Amino acid sequence: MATMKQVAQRAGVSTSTVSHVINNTRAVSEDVRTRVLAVIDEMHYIPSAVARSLKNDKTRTIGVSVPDNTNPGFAELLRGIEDAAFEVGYTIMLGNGYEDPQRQAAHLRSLIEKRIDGLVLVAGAARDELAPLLAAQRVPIVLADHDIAAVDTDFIGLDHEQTGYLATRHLVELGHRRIACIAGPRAQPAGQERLAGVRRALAEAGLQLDPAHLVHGEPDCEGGHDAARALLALALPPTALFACNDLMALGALCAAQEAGVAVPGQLSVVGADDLGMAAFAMPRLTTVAQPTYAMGRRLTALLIDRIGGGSLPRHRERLPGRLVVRQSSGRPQEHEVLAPTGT
Amino acid sequence: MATMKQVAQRAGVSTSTVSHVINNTRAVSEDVRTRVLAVIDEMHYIPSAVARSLKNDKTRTIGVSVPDNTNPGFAELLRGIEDAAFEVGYTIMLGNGYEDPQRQAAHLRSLIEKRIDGLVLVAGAARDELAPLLAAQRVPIVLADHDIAAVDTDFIGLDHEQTGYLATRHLVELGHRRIACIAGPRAQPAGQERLAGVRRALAEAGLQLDPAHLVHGEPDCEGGHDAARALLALALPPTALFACNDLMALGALCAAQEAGVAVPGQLSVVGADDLGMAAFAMPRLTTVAQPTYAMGRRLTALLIDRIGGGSLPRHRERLPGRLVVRQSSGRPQEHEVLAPTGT
DNA sequence: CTGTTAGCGCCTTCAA
DNA sequence: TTGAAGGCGCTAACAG
Repeated sequence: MATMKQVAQRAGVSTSTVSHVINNTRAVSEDVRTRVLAVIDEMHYIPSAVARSLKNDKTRTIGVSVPDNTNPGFAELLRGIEDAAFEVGYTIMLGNGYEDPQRQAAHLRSLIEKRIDGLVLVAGAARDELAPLLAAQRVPIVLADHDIAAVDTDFIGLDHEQTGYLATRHLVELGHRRIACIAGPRAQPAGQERLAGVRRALAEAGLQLDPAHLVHGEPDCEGGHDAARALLALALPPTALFACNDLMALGALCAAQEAGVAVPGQLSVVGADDLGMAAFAMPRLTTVAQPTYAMGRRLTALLIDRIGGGSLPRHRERLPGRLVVRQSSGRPQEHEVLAPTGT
Repeated sequence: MATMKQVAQRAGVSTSTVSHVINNTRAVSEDVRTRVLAVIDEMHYIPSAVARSLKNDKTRTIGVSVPDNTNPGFAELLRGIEDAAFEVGYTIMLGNGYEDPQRQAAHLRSLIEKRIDGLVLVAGAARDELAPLLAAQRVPIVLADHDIAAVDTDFIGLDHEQTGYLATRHLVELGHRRIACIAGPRAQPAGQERLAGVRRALAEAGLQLDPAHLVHGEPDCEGGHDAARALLALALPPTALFACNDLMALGALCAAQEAGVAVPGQLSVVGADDLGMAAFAMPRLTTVAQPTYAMGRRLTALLIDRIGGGSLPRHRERLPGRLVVRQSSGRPQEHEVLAPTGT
């Protein structure tokens, strides 16, 4: 790979002149400039960011650590981060943590060795173990969606509590009273928060969550499927259910169909996330859309500001979800039969 | 951030000694070693990979360029790459190209500036524009899934032709004769290859693809939905269809249901990819699973070998898909009625 | 307008 | 078993 020195020699100038034409950092005669540019072109010279970084102490690279880039939510987040970073000339280093503190720590360590300018961290369930490692560094960090109490950094997350609330209130307003919740793994904080929202909406209606109506499962189709099957097998099954994410909701839809339970006739189903395919489920899924992509962009903007030395007060924000009513939710059948309201 | 020099001073040794204890690269007395280690620990010293890279001319970083990390297929691929890279101590720099030659080129350029040791490139449709840029560099490259004729590099892809063939042969064997194909955008080479497989299977059965039975669309649920709707509105609609990916197949399932067409009774549907949710579609989707994750791993292994100077002959390979028969495909109804075969 | 020079943090001969 | 010193490719004073 050609170096600046070689370019300088070939063009008959000093390296500093080459450097200056590249960076437009001081006046260079038109004559020299074109000559240098020509040599750069003919030698296919591309400056070394690593040498530059050593000099400047800046890499224009940010690290991104997510639990699993394959999860649609994290994928969207990642895309938002990458887009925003690209626009300001930053590159992204990605690592999957798989909720494994060991792996996350190892990844983090190598990011720090590589001197990333900043880090977007989705800590997942393994957050507390990471705190000490993080605290010891002075790399700007923004936390995405999972707060870490022990570390004093900026944070932007989704408003999971409100998401659970919106979904449940929708069901309550439809007239449901036996509302179940399919939650993700107990260890996932987001799930707990959504659950809190469910309880709040229920409480407002003078209801409460029947323990038999709360089922935990893996946050994928299969988890949702199995949970819904269990729920539908109850002596007094729910007339509606909120699944903590769309994948689980899709699984629930499948289980309902298998059990011969009509949706939304006998069972209303609401998900969360609004994946692209939610609109093409059968029936089309009512869900609470999450601004995941936007979150990625904001996180990045915030991080870049921090990197630039912006010293705003510590930022903490939760972005609201938005209820998208489609066809998987409706009025409870028995309710209509027993007491046909209005209309 | 602490430097090696500071550590050396504090420990009362030379920087070369510190370097050697860190890298285990020559004998150091036990006394000195523990002292140095203690200082490293207390100063939270973490060596700078950028300085090291400048010296070695190696970054232990590989670039990954995909069209869109949000697409489930690329997400799986990316995960495979990241896993394999992590295991051998490499970090990944990710960029989305969005099938935009400009953006891909810009991204590539910054990866080269950052002196990645190698590149995994999913060129997408914009492949030809990239060839010159690539050819001028001597960075090891492995091409994933999209070959670039003009560049002489290793290549590992999916066997799209065989995928289309397997899906279609399955339908033919079931007794279908009016088989339609929902293809992705014309510009996508993978789609063309799958189509070729469809034609081969049809030809073997003495059939051919009715032009009216070939519909192109965006490779997502909506594209599949709209395409299927058009197909079902035909005077003589197909009895089976192969959608070039699961998302499109899911959309097709939705369209069929809306049109009151029973699956698989009146219409068999086969997809490709085997996304997690394919098994929970209604009916559960027959599809051709793709070894995408494995592809990512192999690509990475190959790349690392190239980086290490391995000079095997140019590698070219297409990984086969695997037909997964579930419930969305069955014998054609009319066929059974007109000429109930055997059984 | 242009060149010389001194590092950035690390590794690695070469000496001791 | 340890240290001194040069250099990786680039930038940024400082001189001219």
